[in-house]
Amino acid sequence: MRVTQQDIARISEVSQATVSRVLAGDERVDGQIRDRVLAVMNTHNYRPDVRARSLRQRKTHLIGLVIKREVGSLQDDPFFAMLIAEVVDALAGSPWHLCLDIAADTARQHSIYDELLRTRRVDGLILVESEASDERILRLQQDHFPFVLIGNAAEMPELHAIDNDNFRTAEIATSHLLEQGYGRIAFLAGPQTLTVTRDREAGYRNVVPEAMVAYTEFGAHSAREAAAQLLDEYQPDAILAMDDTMAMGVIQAARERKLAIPQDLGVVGFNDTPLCDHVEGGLTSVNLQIGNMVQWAIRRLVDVIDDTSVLGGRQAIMGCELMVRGSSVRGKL
Amino acid sequence: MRVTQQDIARISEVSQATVSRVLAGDERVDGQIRDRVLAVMNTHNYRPDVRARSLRQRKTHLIGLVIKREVGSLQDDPFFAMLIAEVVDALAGSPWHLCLDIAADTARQHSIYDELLRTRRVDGLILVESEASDERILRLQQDHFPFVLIGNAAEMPELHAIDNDNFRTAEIATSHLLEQGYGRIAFLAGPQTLTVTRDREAGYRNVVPEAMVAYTEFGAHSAREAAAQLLDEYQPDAILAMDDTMAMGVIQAARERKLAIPQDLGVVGFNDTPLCDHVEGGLTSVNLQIGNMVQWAIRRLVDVIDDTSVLGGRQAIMGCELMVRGSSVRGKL
DNA sequence: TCTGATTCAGAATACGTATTCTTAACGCGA
DNA sequence: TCGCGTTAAGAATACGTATTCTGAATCAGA
Repeated sequence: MRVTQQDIARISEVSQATVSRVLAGDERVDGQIRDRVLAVMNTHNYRPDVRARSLRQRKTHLIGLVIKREVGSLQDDPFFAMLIAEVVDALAGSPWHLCLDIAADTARQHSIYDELLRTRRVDGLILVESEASDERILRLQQDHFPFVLIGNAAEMPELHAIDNDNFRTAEIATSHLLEQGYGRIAFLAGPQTLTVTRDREAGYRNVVPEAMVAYTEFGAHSAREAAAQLLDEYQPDAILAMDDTMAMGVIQAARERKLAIPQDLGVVGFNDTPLCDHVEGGLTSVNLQIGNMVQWAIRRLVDVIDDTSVLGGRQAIMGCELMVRGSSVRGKL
Repeated sequence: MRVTQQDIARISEVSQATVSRVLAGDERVDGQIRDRVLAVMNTHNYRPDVRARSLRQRKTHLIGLVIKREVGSLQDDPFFAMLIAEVVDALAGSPWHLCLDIAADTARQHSIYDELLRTRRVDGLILVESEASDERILRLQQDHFPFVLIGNAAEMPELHAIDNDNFRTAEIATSHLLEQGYGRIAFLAGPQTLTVTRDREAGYRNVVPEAMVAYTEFGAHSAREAAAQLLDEYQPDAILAMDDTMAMGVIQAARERKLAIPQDLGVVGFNDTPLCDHVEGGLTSVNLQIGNMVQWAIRRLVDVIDDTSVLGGRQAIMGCELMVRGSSVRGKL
């Protein structure tokens, strides 16, 4: 049978209220009594019931992470594993826990919204890859539900959000390829509807002499097909891919065509995932400092949950670092 | 402000108890009243508060998934992403949600135990890669806390557990290499303390003419070093690795030595992760049907939570499938 | 010594729900 | 018509905690 504050109180010969105060570290409780209660708690191995606490404090200490992708893509793209790992890491040792949900289809997204928020299962939400136009965001806003975006929200400055400067990162990656002597650089973009895609494309176009762009879905498979088309149509000597997984697709397409990397084709990805090490010579990739972004997001989210008054700016831009590896360097590394 | 059953009751001019009954689909409530209450619920967008419900029902509808690894390894090994994805998938549409924790160090593991179980944050637990000797399992048992193991528990038949026949899977993989004409097959094993390692090693030894074994930590990096040693010491013509990530390490080591795959060295991994597609020609790997295992585990866990009486056997053995790809086939595929 | 402020712990209450207990109404057989 | 079983809804309670309210005791100041 479970031991409650009531039990501790009875044994310690104090009231339940006092036990609660001791637990909270209330200064006003007499030292001797505190010690006695603490001792009893210890010997009886008492732990507060988080369900009761949640109800009373109106706080579950759960943070929801909702990933808007096919469940299967979690395995394909280590980016999401990185993301989850960083969240778990940032939450470790804190009183907060992670509630995870993944779904791409709208219906399921809505039911997640219902389940997680309306029923007050979680205290706040971290949203990834959401577009500002997303209807869910409006609902969250009008419900005054605490949430933080990882991703662009420049057009909605009232939201809490952190992102990279996608224009800049694309510029940096493209410039690097130019400096390495690649002249015909193509951009293998993600879905055209996404802000990330458009921002990166703009950065790319700003640097490149002649633009060659293909839009496609995320994932290695569709990237491979799109890359094949790019290669056949434009004969580029380098491809900048939207992420490492898509870069792997590019490499597969190059392999089919007997194109050597980096001699015949330079390749650069995004996210700096462990995939980079599985490419011979290494895959050059833009490290977006997802760890720092997650830490910022969680710190901010917890602040918002604890107190709706906001300290500091609502949005932040994270720096990035180009990790140069073999796939984009023709000479000696 | 949040709308409660009390509010619905007042507006519908019934008692709160009746509202609760309507919500539960209680047959005894009058059809007319039910319709009225449901209508009010609808217009006022009522959703039950999961915190109150948790307290009252003594059930949070949260399932904990505890992964015993360094947080960082989540990104390196897609196996865990697969695992998580399968859990999320299996839980989708059900009233259950996932609470995720990852930690390798013992102290943190214990604090997770405290946080998740003792405070009753989750209703049950899925444990992965736990050894039967694990002290936590004993504590879970004596607390009668619902949990299911994904992994071997043959020596503790009173536990709920599902696993592959690791002896058999290793036999199958090794036999395949033999059939492909590889004569000197080495086994790149995981930590020697683990049952998985020992079982697979036994299966391997049972088939191979001459055993060559190296033990090492999980992960591509340590696998690469261990593989290098194996190659230098024994000159094997094939290596069976404990998982795909380690197989990637093997491939890196082979690359350094200019060994062609599969001509000079055959490679087989476990788990059939997406990594297999990132190897030129593909990496042969044993598909352990992790999805089926997860589904079994969750079904069983929910059964145990809902009713401690058990239906059917407590343990199950899942089949496997060898996915033959280029890395282990010298001729035409 | 008496009054009023202060301190500290117990009593009481609320959080929102599910369920048991209670009661009122109704139907039916005698 | 009376009595009893049955039904259906309201009243009351409990889940375990945090906190407000209350009251007793102590202390300071006059």
